[in-house]
Amino acid sequence: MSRSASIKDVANHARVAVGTVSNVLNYPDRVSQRTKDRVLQAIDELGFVRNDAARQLRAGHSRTIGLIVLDVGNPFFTSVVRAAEDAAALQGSAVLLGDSGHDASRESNYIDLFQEQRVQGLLISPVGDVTDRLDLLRERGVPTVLVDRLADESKYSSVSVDDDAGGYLAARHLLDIGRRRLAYVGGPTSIRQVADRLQGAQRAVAEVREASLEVLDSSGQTVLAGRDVGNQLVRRSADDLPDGVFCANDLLALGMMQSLTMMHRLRIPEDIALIGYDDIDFAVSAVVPLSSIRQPTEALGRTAIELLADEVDAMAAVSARPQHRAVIFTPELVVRQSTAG
Amino acid sequence: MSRSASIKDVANHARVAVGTVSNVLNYPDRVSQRTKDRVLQAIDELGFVRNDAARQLRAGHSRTIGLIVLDVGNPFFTSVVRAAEDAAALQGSAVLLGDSGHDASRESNYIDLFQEQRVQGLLISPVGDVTDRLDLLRERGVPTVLVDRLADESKYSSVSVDDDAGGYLAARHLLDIGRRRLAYVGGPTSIRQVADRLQGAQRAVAEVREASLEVLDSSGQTVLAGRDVGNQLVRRSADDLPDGVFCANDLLALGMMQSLTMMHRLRIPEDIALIGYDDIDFAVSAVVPLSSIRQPTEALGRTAIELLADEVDAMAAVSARPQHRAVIFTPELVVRQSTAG
DNA sequence: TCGTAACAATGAAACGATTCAAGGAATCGG
DNA sequence: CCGATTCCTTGAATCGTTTCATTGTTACGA
Repeated sequence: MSRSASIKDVANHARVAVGTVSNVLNYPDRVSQRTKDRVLQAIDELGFVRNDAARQLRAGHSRTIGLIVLDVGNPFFTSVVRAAEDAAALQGSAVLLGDSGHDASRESNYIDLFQEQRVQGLLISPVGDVTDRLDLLRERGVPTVLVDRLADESKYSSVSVDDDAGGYLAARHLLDIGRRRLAYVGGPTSIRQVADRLQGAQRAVAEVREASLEVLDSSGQTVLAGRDVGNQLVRRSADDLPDGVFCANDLLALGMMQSLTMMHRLRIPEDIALIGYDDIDFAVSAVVPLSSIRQPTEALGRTAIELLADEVDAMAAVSARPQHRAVIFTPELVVRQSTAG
Repeated sequence: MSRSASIKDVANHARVAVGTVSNVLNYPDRVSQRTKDRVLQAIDELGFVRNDAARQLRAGHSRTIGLIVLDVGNPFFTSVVRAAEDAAALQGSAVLLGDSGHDASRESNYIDLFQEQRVQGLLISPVGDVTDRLDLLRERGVPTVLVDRLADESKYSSVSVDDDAGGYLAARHLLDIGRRRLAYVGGPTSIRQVADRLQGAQRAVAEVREASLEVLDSSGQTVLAGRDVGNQLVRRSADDLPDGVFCANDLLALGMMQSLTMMHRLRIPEDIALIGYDDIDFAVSAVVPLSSIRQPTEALGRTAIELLADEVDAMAAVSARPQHRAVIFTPELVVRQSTAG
């Protein structure tokens, strides 16, 4: 186990100055072919690998970007993370990933850690109220982009998805295939996403005469909660039933599908058309493939990185006041058998 | 946007030497209460945050551990990652996460990156043949622990789960509840996991007279593949059917469950008892809650970190030859309604 | 042949934290 | 009151890289 080689060792071995080795690494054009070859050979022979800590120390900042998400287990975030990593790699940065798990203290720990690492910038889906900390970070030259949360453009850049539009899209689709007695199934409306999607659905329903929207409260956003609501529906008399149901997420929709089809009293989509939200992997392989609303997670992750890069540039340019942008994406309708015909 | 404060700034502000500030940070006991207070106040007033790059540079190594997994989207790995992060945090290290996505070149990029970062050690679920690179890393003082792969103990430490035992557990359970005509559903046996689980199942069946095991090949490991196999089963005559089915993973089992229950010809568990593997979140909320084999992902992640810590210590102690250990975990049976009675 | 570019290579200084030998101050026993 | 001991504090040296002013070399036109 030998101490790993430094740039100095390489310089000695190749019989050049350390500055030359550095130039080979960073500005190959400044070095003659002959010297470059010698240096590269020395690097190879010694198995030299740059020490990033030293590089950072000199540069004053790292080539990494901090990303804090609410839950890496959630496919929505996994997909955002992947896109962000790819986009960052393209511009030569790496992503440090932190999972706050909806816990404000873990979130805070990650912010500390990232600050010690002198990350170039921070992408975050905040749990707690972190605006004070983010303001401080910005003062220190570390810009932030909020992810999956709409921000006041005068303060931060952000990327988010328009849940109201998504709700509209889902309800509009049910109306388009001829359904008029709609129902919205969603957990507590205190959750912003749930409320926004409902609002969009109401907007769509208001556009069509003789269409109605019933709101069914669910105890949560899980398969089991969906099954509960479904079991209540099944007990109703036929003329009291909705003919189109929009669930606030796919888990709810899948639970509901289970209770409706299990009893074999109601057929999907003939008796009740069903649409969910999120387009999780299981949607396509449900008993009846589930229509859903897909969120552009790749674009979300990619754009977050791009906005951050803009902010980094803006901070570097002493002149300009940083200009923030709030990018709002529009979700997309995915039609499958559960709303066919 | 002010340059962030250094330890020197803090020292000036508190009217002490830089060494003293460092001591406050690292060896608080060496410093008198009075001085400590002054320094802490200065730190607070200036909003000083340690520059980790400088610390690393001096220390020669970082306080981070590299972790490369095959797919962060896979719940198995997400869970391992979370456990590893928690365990690392306990010992004061942070985890850098890389997702190779089963791609050898991405894997290689992450190894490069982690090497530049001078990680303390590396946890990896390898895609390609990386033994050469790992050997090189070890020579440089960076130990590796293989994750979810059994390693030759003379070369590496590793943590893995005994798939043979898991297969045995599943089949044994079906036999215990009185089933005798078993079937194993699994994709190509070229996948080690699939083959090992089958082998374990065969071992259990061999222990019981008049018990038989039929192997049904599936086209993959997905819900759809499971449904296909299920549809073939449904067409069989009653006396030609298995009464207990073990699927190589939960997705297959869920697909099979769909096709069996959809037709309403066969009841689970009365006609066919069904058990999967992995215990994914959806298992518990299936139409008929699915029995499964759970892998101790938390223990896997935690132990990987512990083994790595051992290796790090061993490398630091110049004397001893590092001792590798291959820890093999035993999976656990989770009984639910799909194999009740 | 000389002067001037253009191009290459050099090596000291700087980044910010930690370490450690050395010095200073306070305390205690005799 | 002295010497020994303990306890604090100091600040220069160090880690490995990048930067940049300086020096050295070559080539070219006049």
